[in-house]
Amino acid sequence: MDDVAAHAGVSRALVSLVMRDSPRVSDHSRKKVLASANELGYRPNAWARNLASGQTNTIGVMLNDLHNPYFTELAEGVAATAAENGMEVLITSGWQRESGEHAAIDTLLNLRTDGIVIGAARFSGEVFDEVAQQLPAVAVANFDRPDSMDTVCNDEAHGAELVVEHLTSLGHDRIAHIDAGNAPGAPERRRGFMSAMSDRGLAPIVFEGDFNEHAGRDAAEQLMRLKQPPTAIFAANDLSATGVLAHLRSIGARVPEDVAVVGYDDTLLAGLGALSLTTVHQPRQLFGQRATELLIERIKGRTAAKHELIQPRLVVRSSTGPAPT
Amino acid sequence: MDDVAAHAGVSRALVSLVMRDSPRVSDHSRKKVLASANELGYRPNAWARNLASGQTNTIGVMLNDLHNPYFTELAEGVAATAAENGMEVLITSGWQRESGEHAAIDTLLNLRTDGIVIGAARFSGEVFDEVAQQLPAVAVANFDRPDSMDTVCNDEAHGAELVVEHLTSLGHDRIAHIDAGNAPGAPERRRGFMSAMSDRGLAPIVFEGDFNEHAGRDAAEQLMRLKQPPTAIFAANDLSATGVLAHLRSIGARVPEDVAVVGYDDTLLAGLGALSLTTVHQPRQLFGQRATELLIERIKGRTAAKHELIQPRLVVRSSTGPAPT
DNA sequence: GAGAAAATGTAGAGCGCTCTATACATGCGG
DNA sequence: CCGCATGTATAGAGCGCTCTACATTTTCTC
Repeated sequence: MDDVAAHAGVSRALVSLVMRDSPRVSDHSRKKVLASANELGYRPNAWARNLASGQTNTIGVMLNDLHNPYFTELAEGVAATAAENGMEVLITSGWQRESGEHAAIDTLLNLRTDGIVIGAARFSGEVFDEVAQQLPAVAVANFDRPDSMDTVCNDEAHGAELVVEHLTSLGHDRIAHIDAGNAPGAPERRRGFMSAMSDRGLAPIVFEGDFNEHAGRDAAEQLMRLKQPPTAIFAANDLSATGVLAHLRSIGARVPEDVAVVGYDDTLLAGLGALSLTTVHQPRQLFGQRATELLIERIKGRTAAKHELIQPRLVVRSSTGPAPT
Repeated sequence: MDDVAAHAGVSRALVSLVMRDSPRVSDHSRKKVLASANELGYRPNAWARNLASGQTNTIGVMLNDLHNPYFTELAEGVAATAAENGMEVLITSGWQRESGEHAAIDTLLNLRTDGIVIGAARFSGEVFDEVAQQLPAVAVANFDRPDSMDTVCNDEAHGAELVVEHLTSLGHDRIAHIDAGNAPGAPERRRGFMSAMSDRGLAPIVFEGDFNEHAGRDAAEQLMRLKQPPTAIFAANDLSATGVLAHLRSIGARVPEDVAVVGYDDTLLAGLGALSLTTVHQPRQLFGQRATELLIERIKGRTAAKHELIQPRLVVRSSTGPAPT
């Protein structure tokens, strides 16, 4: 910066103003400085800048798992909203391990970004409290609902209810749900399913499963061996639904004529022509957007925690149809 | 840091040594300092640390598209190797837009990370040169092969040859390739296909397509309308192959009895039981690992550029079988 | 037990910026 | 021509660390 100042024949402070786009600089000087900076290949040092200014103009995003489109779309929403507000985004990932998550959060805390968005972390409420104490933070899709920070959640239970509503309106009454144990979001989906079923006077059939294809296939196999197999299967997510489809196909059952199948998440899979899965869409980018907006409110000074619940929407494709008579 | 030093009754320099895990500190002092730091909730400021030390111990990763598993697995490889070497990783993304890529690279350059891994960027060779001039950098899966920086590439042509080899060994001789124009990697796959075919005295049938499902479906439709439809279709990637499968299914053609189908990339899709696609596997994590290793060599002082070509491998599943007689 | 070597601790000068306070022009009304 | 507001530029004190050089203490060797 000193070199640029010398080259342009001005003070270092002026160069600083130009680099920060201050309006307090005359056009003449601005051009001169910019030309010198360009000629010398000068680029401000972010570390020094943030150290001196005490703020980073950056939002940190910690994602549990970069392979999961849920998180990457979330990050995309954050990036878009951050860009609108002139902020930058830095991403770290825990790579599905809890120790990795701790390291990723530590990196962000040491960086003292202006705020942190946490994507479905595995760690306990205490860690959330600790993070919230140090920096403004928002947790997305975390159902422990730490009170210490803002949260943005999907209304999983409502999504499950939409599925039941759709299937019953098609005449189905033997509807089975393959769940995913205590994986994030799964308990809420299960509860939503069970209460929606009992509300309609139907017996909820629930089978244990997981968020993967294999679990879907196994559960489907057991379900179809029942004396009275279900006419509709609501899988834990799209991936598990593809397992269901694979099994049904292998035993020659037609979808949706013999059995209707519903997934959850509306991932790329569900949209494929070869699968064409009815599923529940979550506005994942919107999660990122709202999270960032909440974060910016916090950065600007809000102190009371806010908790937001976002409504999912049913996407009907060709894996569901009228119940067999 | 001053507070911690005062609280522990030592100098600031000693606290610094402890925070950096220096061996030059007695056990006694170390414990005392750590206890004070913990009690006061002290956490070193990364900006100040990196500014003072002139190094960041961090590798920056710029990914064109976080939604593409190719890039996230690449990043995972980088993260694992970086962790082994005690370095941290910060990710930025261009969100599929060229302007986004520039911003993402700028963020990293301003951060002056110790090195940068660039995941399949869209921008021109000049930009690479500029980046390489400022920081040690490695480009992955970029086929313009900037000479100014190290590169790690997949041997796309060889992958295509593996496919042709596999299909001809099954007796196929009317093999069609659906390409993806000039999208990254596509020209090499096309060339590999064409030369492998002519090497075997077979006429290469190439149809224009893209890296998506729709293109696969369209091309398959045209191919199956030919007077002599191909007995095997080699799609541009897995996604485009699912389009082919969807079309074949819709016209009642059996896979693999009537038509064999091959994808490329070995994504999650290919492994699904409902699709079970023969495809070409790329060791994406290995790309990240090699890239990081090259980067660390550079950081340690190597100056000559290295270019590495990584060999793919065929994964045979049930979408291919003997040619119809 | 003296002297050297090793182990441990400290002072203080930066790292490359930002930001407050202040200086210096210029234009204006009276 | 003075005083005042407005528009620009600058000086210089940090920001929170690291790192070199040096001071002090302990341990070792003969």
